[in-house]
Parts: sequence; structure tokens; C-alpha cells
Amino acid sequence: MPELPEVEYTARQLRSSVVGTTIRDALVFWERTIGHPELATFLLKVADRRIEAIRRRGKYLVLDLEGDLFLSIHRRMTGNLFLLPAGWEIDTSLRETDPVAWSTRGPSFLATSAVDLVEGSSYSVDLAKTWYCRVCFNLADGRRLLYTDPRKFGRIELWPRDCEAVAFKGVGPEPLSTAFNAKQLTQALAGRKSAIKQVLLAQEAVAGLGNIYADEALYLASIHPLRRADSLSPTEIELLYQGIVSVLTLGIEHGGTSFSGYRDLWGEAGDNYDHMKVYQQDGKRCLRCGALIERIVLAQRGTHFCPGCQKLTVE
DNA sequence: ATTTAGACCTGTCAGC
DNA sequence: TGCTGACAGGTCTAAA
Repeated sequence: MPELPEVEYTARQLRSSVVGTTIRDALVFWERTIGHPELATFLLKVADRRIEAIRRRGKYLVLDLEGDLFLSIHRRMTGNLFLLPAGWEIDTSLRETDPVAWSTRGPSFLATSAVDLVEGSSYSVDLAKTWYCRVCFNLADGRRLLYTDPRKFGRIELWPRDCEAVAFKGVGPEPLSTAFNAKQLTQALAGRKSAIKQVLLAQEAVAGLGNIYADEALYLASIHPLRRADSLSPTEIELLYQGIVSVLTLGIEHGGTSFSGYRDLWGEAGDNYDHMKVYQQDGKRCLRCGALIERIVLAQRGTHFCPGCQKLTVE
């Protein structure tokens, strides 16, 4: 679900709201969400740790904890993070009354009698939708950091700080870093025979692009998604580099792309879906040339492009 | 060595 | 109304 802009947006919100706070403990409602270390160790080690800093690495959200540890959170398709104010109780009664439903939905949330209901109702997290909570971090000040994930693909891991190479294996250069440029992209694409879109999705050449922003970046660069990665001209690579930086930067500025599931830390949807040029725009007219946007399947992923401005063959 | 299908999961929506 | 199939912001692994 979230690609680089959504992760970055959440990271910025977390940075201004939880740095300096202590994680009292964690509640895990779906064990497989914890990818490392095994659950008992994870619970033991994460408890009573101060959150020192928030970072992002590709699509990973990173919470640096005291004691040279870091939490990495990868939301995959449907993961979300919500910061719940103090004053809400976790209702786990479903665990006993309907174990099957509990397994898919997890706990629900109830306002305690002490909660100011006006404050509660103005909060953007739809508490009906915060079902599918998989992990809850109880903060020392009473707030809760909720990890929700209907499809259960996301993973949360806890690593020593010197294990970044393992934790982020295969994650390539950061596209919004000043160190990233067209020359670096050229080297990363050299010798890659696969379709350029597949290479972009693989994270190794450049980190953080997913299905939405890969399609959008290729459109901005006027490059057909099926072009062989090593066939791009220097001009095309320069355009692709600019396109990647552009779509990601705009995505962050618009608060991320929400077309169904993604919400920010406060439960708000982002606006970036209103700015899609090709992604899920098949059947509509290209804003540049007026051709009809097409959808194909590439590496089992829906792929959207303009056949008018993104040509497969040179004429 | 690469490509590709399958696995992991659940919800939603279109069509019959 | 139900049922079925396609599809969804991702990544890993086994088989071809």
C-alpha cells in the first residue's frame, strides 16, 4: 500500500508527535506481523524503550529506540499507523465470543467514561475502521500507536542498530537524497534486461517506488513501461530521474495517495489520488496528447500508460 | 541466471 | 439476494 510518499508523510507526523515518548509495552494480535525477533523476545526488548528518532528507509518506517535498537515497519499493501489519543480502551471481548472473527478483525476500541466525547468524535480515525488492529504500542503517556492491516502482509521488526544491512537488504539508493542523480540511475539500469517498470518496482535500482509512482514517473518521462531498462537513452534516464523525484515530492506534498485504505497518523486521507495522470485512469484521455490511457498487466501488476506519448518502439 | 507463478490475506465491486 | 471472479499502495520463494 504505502509507497515512499505515504511512509515519509507518516514519518514526519510521527517525528513531531512521539519522539521522546517511551513505549511502555506492545500488544500483538496477529503474531506473524512480528517478523523479527521471535515474539517473546520482541515483546521483552521493545518494552520501556524511549523513542529517540524517526527515519524512513525506502518504504520502511524506522523508529530508533534507546539502547541501540530500531523498529522497522513495512506496511506492504494495507498497513496503516494511527496515533490514538489517551482515553480509549481496547475491547478484546471478541476473542472469546467469536474466535474466527477475532482472528480477522482483531480488537475494537471503546471510549472510556473519562473521555471527552467531543474530542473523541472530532478525531479523524474512524474507530469502526480501526478494526484489523494487529499490533498496539502503548505509550507511557497513555496514547497508543496502532498498527492496522486487514490483509496481514505488513511486518514489524526489531533490530540492533548494527544490523541495518540485514534489515534493509536489497533496498537501493534513496531517490530524494542529494546523492541520487541521473548518473547513479544510469549505472543502476546498465545491463538490466527486464522491463523498466519491473526494475523500478524491484527496489534495488532505486528505493521507494511502488505501482502508483512507478506508472506516474514513467508517464512523466514519456517512457513505455515495457521498455528494456538497459535500452533507455541518456536523455530518457535524465527525464526518468526528474520524473521520479517529481512524483514522489508531489506525493508527499499532497499527503499521499488514498484511493481506499491509506490514511495518515490522524486518520486523514491524502489528496494525491486527485493528481493521477495515468494510474487507474484507463479509458480517460491523456492530458498531454488526448489518447486513451491503457491498462496492461506487467509482472502481475496492473500497469497504466498513455500509448500516445509512451511509445514502445522508436519510429 | 532470470522470469514467472504462487503464497501470504481480506475486502470490494462488477456481472450474472 | 447470492455466488464467482477479478483486482487491490508489496515482497518473498519455489518452480520452470
